[in-house]
Amino acid sequence: MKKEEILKLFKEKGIKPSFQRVEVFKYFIENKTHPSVDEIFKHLVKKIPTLSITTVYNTLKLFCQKKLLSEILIEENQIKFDFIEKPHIHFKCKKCEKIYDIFKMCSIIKCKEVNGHKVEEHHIYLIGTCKECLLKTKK
Amino acid sequence: MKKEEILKLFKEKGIKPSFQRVEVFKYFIENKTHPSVDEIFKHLVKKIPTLSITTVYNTLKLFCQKKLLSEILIEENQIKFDFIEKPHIHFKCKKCEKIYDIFKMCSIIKCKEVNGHKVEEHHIYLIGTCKECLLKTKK
DNA sequence: TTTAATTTTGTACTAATTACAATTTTAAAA
DNA sequence: TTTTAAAATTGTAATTAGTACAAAATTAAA
Ligand SMILES: [Mn+2]
Ligand SMILES: [Mn+2]
Ligand SMILES: [Zn+2]
Ligand SMILES: [Zn+2]
Repeated sequence: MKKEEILKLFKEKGIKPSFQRVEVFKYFIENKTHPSVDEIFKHLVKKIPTLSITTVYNTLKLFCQKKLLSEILIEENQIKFDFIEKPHIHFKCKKCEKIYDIFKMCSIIKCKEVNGHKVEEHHIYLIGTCKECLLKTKK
Repeated sequence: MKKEEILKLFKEKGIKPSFQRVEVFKYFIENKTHPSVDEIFKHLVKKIPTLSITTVYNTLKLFCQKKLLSEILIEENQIKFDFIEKPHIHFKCKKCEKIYDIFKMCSIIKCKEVNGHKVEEHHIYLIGTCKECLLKTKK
C-alpha cells in the first residue's frame, strides 16, 4: 500500500493525515501482526522521538471508530489491535503466546441477528497449543 | 445446588471448602450473571466484612484452574467470569452494556484442531444492539 | 499440644489506560 | 502575508485492574 493510497483511504474515512497517524497506519501494513499500544509506541518512537504514547492511544481509538482497525481482547492485561481486511478468527498458543490468524469460515461470522439482537461485530478466538509447540513437546 | 453438592464438587476438584470459597461459588449459582472481581467483592463483603479483595482474586484464579469458571474477555478494562455449564457464546449490547448468553451451536465450538494447532478453548462473542435497546430506539 | 501447611488478609506495587491542560501544527480568513 | 481559530500532539498526573508479598489466622496432621 503506497502513501497515495493511504491518503486516499484517510480522506474517504474523514481522517486528517498527520505524520503520526500515517506512521501508525503504516505500522499495520508493514507488520501484519497484532500489536499492543506499547509495541507500536516503542517501534515508532525510534523514528519519531517526540511521539507521545497518548497520540498512539488517540490514533488507535480513531482508527477503530473509523473501522480501519479492530480491538482484539485475547490477553488479560492489554488490548491488541488488528488491521481489518478479510474476516478471520484468531488462535492463541498458551505455550509461546503467539497469535495466529485463522481464515476458517463459520456460520457465526455471517450472523447478522441472534435471539432478536442485532449483531454488528463477531469476535472469535481459540486457545490451545500451536503446531510448533506441539512438535517441540514431542521431541 | 445445595451446600452438600458444593462440598462434593469441591472435593472432586481438590478444593478445600473454606467459607470464602463456598460463598464465592454460591455467588455464581445464585446470580447467573458474568460478574467482575469488583462486583463479587462488593456483594460478598456485606456478608463477610473481613473479606479481602485478594481472596476473591485468588479464589477466582483457583476456580478457573479447576475449570469451574472461565474468564470472559469482552470488556476492555476488566475481566468477567462465567460459571461453566453448557457451552455457549455471548452477546454484548453496546448500548446498555448487558451481556447475554446465547445457546447457539456452531462448528467452531466443536473444533478440536485447526491448521495443525491443538484447540483447547473456544471463545466467541458478538457485539451489537440488543432486542430491548432496538425497541427503545424505534419509539 | 505442637507443628507445619494452607488460606486469608492488608498493604504496597506495577502497568495499562484515561483525563486534561499546555503547546504545537494546520489551515482558513482577513 | 499576517491573524485567527480549530485540530492534533504532547507531557504529566490521575485512575484503576491486577499482582506481589509478608504477616496473621485458620486448619489439620503429628
Ligand atoms: Mn488477525
Ligand atoms: Mn455466559
Ligand atoms: Zn506455540
Ligand atoms: Zn441493550
